[in-house]
Amino acid sequence: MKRNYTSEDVAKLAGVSQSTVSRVFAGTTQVSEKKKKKILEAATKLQYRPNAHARSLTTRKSSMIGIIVRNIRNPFYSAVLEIFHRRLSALGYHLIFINSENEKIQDKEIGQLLDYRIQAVIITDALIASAAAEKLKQHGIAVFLFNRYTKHSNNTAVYCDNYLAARQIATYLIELGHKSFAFISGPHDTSTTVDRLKGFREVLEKNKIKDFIVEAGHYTYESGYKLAQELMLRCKDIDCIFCGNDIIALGAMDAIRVMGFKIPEQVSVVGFDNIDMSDWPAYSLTTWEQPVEEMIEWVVRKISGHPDEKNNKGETIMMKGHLVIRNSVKSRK
Amino acid sequence: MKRNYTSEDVAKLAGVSQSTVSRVFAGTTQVSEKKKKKILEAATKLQYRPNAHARSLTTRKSSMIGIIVRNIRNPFYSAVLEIFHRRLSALGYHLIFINSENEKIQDKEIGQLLDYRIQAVIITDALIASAAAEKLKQHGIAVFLFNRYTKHSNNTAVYCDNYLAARQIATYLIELGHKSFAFISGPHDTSTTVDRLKGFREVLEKNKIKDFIVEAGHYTYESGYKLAQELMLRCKDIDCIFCGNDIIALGAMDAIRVMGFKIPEQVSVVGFDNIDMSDWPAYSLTTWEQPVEEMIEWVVRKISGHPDEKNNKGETIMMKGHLVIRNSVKSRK
DNA sequence: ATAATATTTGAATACGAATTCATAATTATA
DNA sequence: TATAATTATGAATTCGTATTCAAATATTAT
Repeated sequence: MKRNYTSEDVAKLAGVSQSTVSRVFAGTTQVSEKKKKKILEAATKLQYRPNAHARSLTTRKSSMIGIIVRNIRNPFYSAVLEIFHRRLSALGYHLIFINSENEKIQDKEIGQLLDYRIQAVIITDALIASAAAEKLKQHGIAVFLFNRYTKHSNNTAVYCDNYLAARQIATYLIELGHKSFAFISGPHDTSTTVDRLKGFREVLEKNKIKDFIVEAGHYTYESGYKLAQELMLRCKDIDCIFCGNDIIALGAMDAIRVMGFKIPEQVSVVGFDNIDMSDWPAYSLTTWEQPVEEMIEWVVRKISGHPDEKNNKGETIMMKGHLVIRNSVKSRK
Repeated sequence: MKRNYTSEDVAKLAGVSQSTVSRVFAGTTQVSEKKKKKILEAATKLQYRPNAHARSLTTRKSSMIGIIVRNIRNPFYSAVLEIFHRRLSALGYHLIFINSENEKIQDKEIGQLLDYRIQAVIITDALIASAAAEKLKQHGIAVFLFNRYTKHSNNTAVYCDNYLAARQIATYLIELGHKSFAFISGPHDTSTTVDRLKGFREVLEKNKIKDFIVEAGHYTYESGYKLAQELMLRCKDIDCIFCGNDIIALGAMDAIRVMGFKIPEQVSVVGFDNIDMSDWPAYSLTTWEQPVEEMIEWVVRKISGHPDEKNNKGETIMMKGHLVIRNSVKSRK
């Protein structure tokens, strides 16, 4: 392989010392214009690029950021990944991507992230959050929980106010005259599910509505499809379903339609996330939009502003979002 | 920050030399069982993990692999990324993710990939392929084009036989008695588009069919929607549309239905890729399935088998795939 | 038991850039 | 113009692991 040139080579060609070359590329100290120009010329000629490993070795940090995504096949997270990449790469960071489906791989990979002395890790996976966060923080890596939080620990987290959102959705459905409610959720042990359920249930109870069924599954299309199917078979009088997220909702809608029910005429469906597909005419799903851009913006600012873990004191930020009304809900009055 | 322990620390605690510790973790040379055990104990006690940068610095390579995805919001590529990650992380590699929307960022980021002396780059982006591949290869980084190839150069590439696929799709549509054809494609300057168009057109010509309209756009839902809309307005006698990929097809289907046409009764639609959504009952899209798992498998084997660029001689592999028949096409006989 | 061979081990060095510290060159001040 | 205060520069060292080379130890053959 064509050997890569080093700062030493550039120094020789430019007639300066290695230190000076380093200074030009690190941009830490002033270098006279004259030498700077010579150095840059020499560097261009040799196609020199600083070795990132050597740099990270001395500086004890890298410009890498880990991003752990629960399920990249969920369009919500594809979008999140896309935005994070756009923002962070513009700032010179590199994303190490980890899709976490299976806990075993996770653990190993988190260890490997440590090996790279990465600067921060963004975690969008509820199941992995606490344990991993602890381990990473022990090693001085800043951890950001995205779209989830952990109660007991002092993690830095940004998430949407799921409780409030669920309350507003419930209120909306009640106001439109719905009588028989169902909630098809994700795993029951995640903060998102818990909060959404809590908010929804509270409003129902306050309105003395007993007719409420909860089905927990996964945040996937298949899960939504299957649970909706079972639900509609068992309880034919259901007139509205709140789904844990959009991809569940799409699955539910398809199942319901396949069974011959009309949406929204017979059953109203509400999702959560406002992924691209919920706007497709085939679904036109009423859903809750998370302020994704702002949530990401907040994380990015934290990362770039406070590179080290010292400032990672466990700030938790909650954002609101809003209801996007489309055509999957119909007034029952 | 709690300083990270080094092999030196482990050596001291275990009463051996740093070299021996290194040998245990690098796994290059034999170390006596006795010392090995002591070292591992000491390492566990200190929570020692080898510094990946130091390692990469001496070995002159890293276990990082870049993956450049054209548009991660396209579910086809989410799936591809997911599979690549599953395979490669199991082999101890790390994925640096790059979403390429905008050419400027690309160039800069490719440069940065060089800084990490990454082992290989997987490129799924047609627009970036040639230039980037050249630059990367110059620096001794193995390049793998996925789902595309470049004519003139000797790049290693794996892709689906688009030409053959398009021929079979055309044949299938003709056999079912379709008379008026349209092709809604992606950008006209990508190998995928060119090959699919060529195959499709050839079969039509062979069958003396002149009634053929081509609309080029992007590989997005929006583009499919818009072009289908225009198409149906202009040529109301179209009875089948071949779409450049599934996400275009979904957009096209929605547009067509919104305009009041029935699929497949009035218009047949065929996609390409067989993404998850094409199986959703709302679409039930007949499409061409690329042998994604095998394509990825091939790349992974190349990467893990031949770590350096010497063996990157520009092998191009074409795989077949097959038609998945669903309900978006109807016989016109 | 001894010689011959094979296996482990440690000391020293390399990898490539950043940084400290001391010196040289420049600029500002009197 | 001489001196003080800055600024730019280079030599030497450091980061943490891998590896070479030579010495030490263990193993096998005789």
